[in-house]
This record gives sequence, C-alpha cells and structure tokens, in this order.
Amino acid sequence: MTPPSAVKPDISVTECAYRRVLEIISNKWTVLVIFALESGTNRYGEIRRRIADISQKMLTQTLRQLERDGFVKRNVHPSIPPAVEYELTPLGETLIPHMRQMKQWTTDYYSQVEQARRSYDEAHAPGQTK
Amino acid sequence: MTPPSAVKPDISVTECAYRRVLEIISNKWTVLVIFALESGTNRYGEIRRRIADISQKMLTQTLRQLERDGFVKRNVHPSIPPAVEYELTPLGETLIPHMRQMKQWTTDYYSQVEQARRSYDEAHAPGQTK
DNA sequence: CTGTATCCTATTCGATACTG
DNA sequence: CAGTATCGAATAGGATACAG
Repeated sequence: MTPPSAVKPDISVTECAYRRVLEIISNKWTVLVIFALESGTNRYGEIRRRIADISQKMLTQTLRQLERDGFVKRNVHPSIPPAVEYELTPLGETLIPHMRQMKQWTTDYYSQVEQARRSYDEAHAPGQTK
Repeated sequence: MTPPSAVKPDISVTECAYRRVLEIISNKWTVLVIFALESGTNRYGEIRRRIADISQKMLTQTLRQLERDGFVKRNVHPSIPPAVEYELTPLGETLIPHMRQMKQWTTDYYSQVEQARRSYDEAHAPGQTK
C-alpha cells in the first residue's frame, strides 16, 4: 500500500521501549545514584555523602524508583538506629558498562563540546559593541 | 589531614564534566533527535515526521542546542521556500555507538524492568481489597 | 539514621498564533 | 518550509520541618 521508499520508520512508534528507557535516565540524579552504587553496597548516608548536593527528598525518591524498576535492592537492618543498605541487582549491574563508557566519552570528548559552545556563543554574540 | 580511607571520592565534585554531559542528554528529545540523524542528512520536516509527537518548538530548540554543543551541523539552502538540512558532525557521530548500545540494552533487558515494576506495584499495592 | 510530608520555586514542555 | 513568540499547564526539584 504505502510507497516503498516513502518514509523511514517512525522513531516514536517503533522505538517505544527505548523511549521508556530514556525516560528512566532522563532526570537529574538517576545515573549518578547508580554510579554511586557501582562499587558495592552502600548505606543511605554514604550515598548521600558521595553525591554531595543531592537533597534527602531526591535521593529517597530516586532510590525508590530504582528499586521499583529492579535496578537496586534495598536491605533494611532493623536495628536502632535503623541501617539501610542499597546495592545494585544483576539487572542494575548491566547498566554499569554503559555508564562507564559514557564517562569515558566525557573524558575523551567533552572539551570539544566546550570549544563548540565558545565558538557558537561568539558567533551568535548578542550586542558585540555593548 | 583527612583520614586515609575515610570516604570514597565525591561524585559531584570529581565527575563534574560527566554531570554536565548527563545534563545534555537529560531531557525528553535530545537523544531521539540525534538518533533520527544517524542515518544521514535530514531536512527539518523529515526529522519532524520521524519523531511524530515532537512539537515545532521542541524540535527547533533541541536542534539549536545540539548545534551549539557541536553535535549537529545546520545547512541552509537559501531557496524559496527555504530548505534546511541537518547532519551529525564527527563529534556527534561519536555518540551513536553509545546510543545503539543503549538501544540494544533495551531490547535485551527492558522486559525485566516491566516485570520488576509489576512485582513492586503488586507488593506495594494501595488498597488491595478495594 | 532513614526516612515522610508539605510547601514553594524553577524549569520544561506543549499549544497556539504569527512570520519571512 | 522552517522557523519565532507568547502563554499557560504540568512537572521536577529544593528547603524545611517533623517522625519512627
């Protein structure tokens, strides 16, 4: 029916699952929290110290989402005061290689981004004479 | 001064560039637009059709940011009506492998995320009897 | 120590209308 | 065709106070 070489596949339809995955990581803290757990089990307070500027609300919220998505396991030790440990699940571990690669990309290429921004901003400078 | 094995390195400080990179891709459309350009040069309208539910505003805004960051090259053909083509730069191309890998991850593991969510939501069901 | 609850702000995004 | 401008809704996120 449709012409043979008319249009390429629609990303928004065919890659629906991919988009849902992008939604998972498209926020300020998720990737950083996963990264904070790559070295093993961590207590709530330890994670918080590692990510210095995360608020209590966002850390808890991010950990809950990661738990719900099956990336993180939450272990409560019912002591007083309570101790709660978080660790990556096997599923969560599968994300680590990708994050390491993106980190490596940053090391290799981020300076080019900074350079590109400087060039762009200079070329599109607002007042110039001002 | 500080105790030797006191704390692990602070992510928010030491991985500052990494965080800036995460900020680049932490939005609804950036990755999808890059992906739409992986197959080569595309005109504005073509990209828009490939990502069916993106608004004009967000497509333009995303393309401008990608251009500023050096990932995308914008080529204007001053005809009437105007034709504008977008293509990835060499720097932009370096992102494609990572995105393909994340797409492969989606294929391999996203069903586990869905399963984890079902389990979690069932275990934390609100009313149950309701 | 590990959260929850509330309020408030800032940002993101979409819809709509308009332009060269 | 490829934008720009404006407005408003929705969401994300931060500060603070409080609790088991």
